[in-house]
Amino acid sequence: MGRPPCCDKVGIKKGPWTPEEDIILVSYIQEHGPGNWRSVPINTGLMRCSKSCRLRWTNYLRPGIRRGNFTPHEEGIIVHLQSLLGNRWAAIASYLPQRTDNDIKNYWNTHLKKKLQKHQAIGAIFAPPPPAESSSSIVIPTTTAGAGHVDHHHDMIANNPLFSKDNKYSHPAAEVTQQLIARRSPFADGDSSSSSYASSMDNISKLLNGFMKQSSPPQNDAAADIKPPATDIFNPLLSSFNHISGGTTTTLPAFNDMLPSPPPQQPATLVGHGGYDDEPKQRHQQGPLSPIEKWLFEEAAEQAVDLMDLSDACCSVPIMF
DNA sequence: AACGAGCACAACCGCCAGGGA
DNA sequence: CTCCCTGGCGGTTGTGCTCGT
Repeated sequence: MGRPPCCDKVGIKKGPWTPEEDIILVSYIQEHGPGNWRSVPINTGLMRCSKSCRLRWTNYLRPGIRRGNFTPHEEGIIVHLQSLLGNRWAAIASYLPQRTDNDIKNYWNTHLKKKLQKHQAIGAIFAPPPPAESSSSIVIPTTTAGAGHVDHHHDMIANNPLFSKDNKYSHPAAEVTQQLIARRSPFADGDSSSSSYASSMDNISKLLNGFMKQSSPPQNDAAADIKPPATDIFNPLLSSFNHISGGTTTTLPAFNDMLPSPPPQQPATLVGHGGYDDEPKQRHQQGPLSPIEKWLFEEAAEQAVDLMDLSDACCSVPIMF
């Protein structure tokens, strides 16, 4: 089609975002909600292209993002889903609501792929190769999704070095369920390991915490309809996680409601991250996955009893199927 | 202490699909 | 119905950091 670039490249700033830019972007979104990204740099004066604004928000600034080290459980989910779905990072990310597709993609490319290759190399020496053909570095039962898939799944898990390496990881579907159960604040672990600004949600949260308290109330009625109070969004989820860590069964406050739910329980028009409908397309693309989703959650249900033991801190949160 | 290699991750780029005019 | 705009996705690159020599 030869369509022009998303924005005029002249005068467009590139590179890492500064705290000031983040504040401007967040305050604008806070007021108007995400979407209409083309107007964001125009209205805010940010010398960024609309796509850059959207990415910055989606990957780093929006509420509900958990940063820091991936847990072995998350690794297992990613490996498993990647084997099922291929490099459909957005779809995989939908099962890990606290992680962004970019994060998962990066983690896969920098950690898991090598890890699997390494283990496969070792496995090739000590064990016969897996029978399934693969379009990637790991076994992908691409032709078996759906009927009769579960057996392949179990075989795959049994042969998967990541799952056999660590006894703590019991079952991928169970882990999916655990993720559903453990829907909680992205800052729960406090394991933000990076010291750089861009990856420091603490920094951003501090900025926002101070900034948002000074923000004026929403002027836009439409935005006001969908926008939760500023403190609910940006105060590091501030108190939102306390009740989780405290093991109570209190209904989650606004922030938790803003966390996206996993695909199987979500209509196509659901409200996405941050309470805004900012992921309609992503949800729409979940459609073809329904057999996989069904299988995942059927198996997850079978593992529910085990999960009660595994997720003691989170078991009070109801699973919404 | 200095340098280079490798790693990790934020950000960018190009393509594609959906929806509205 | 067609065209075009916008947003989303996956692949890739750039840059800063860490570690080993």
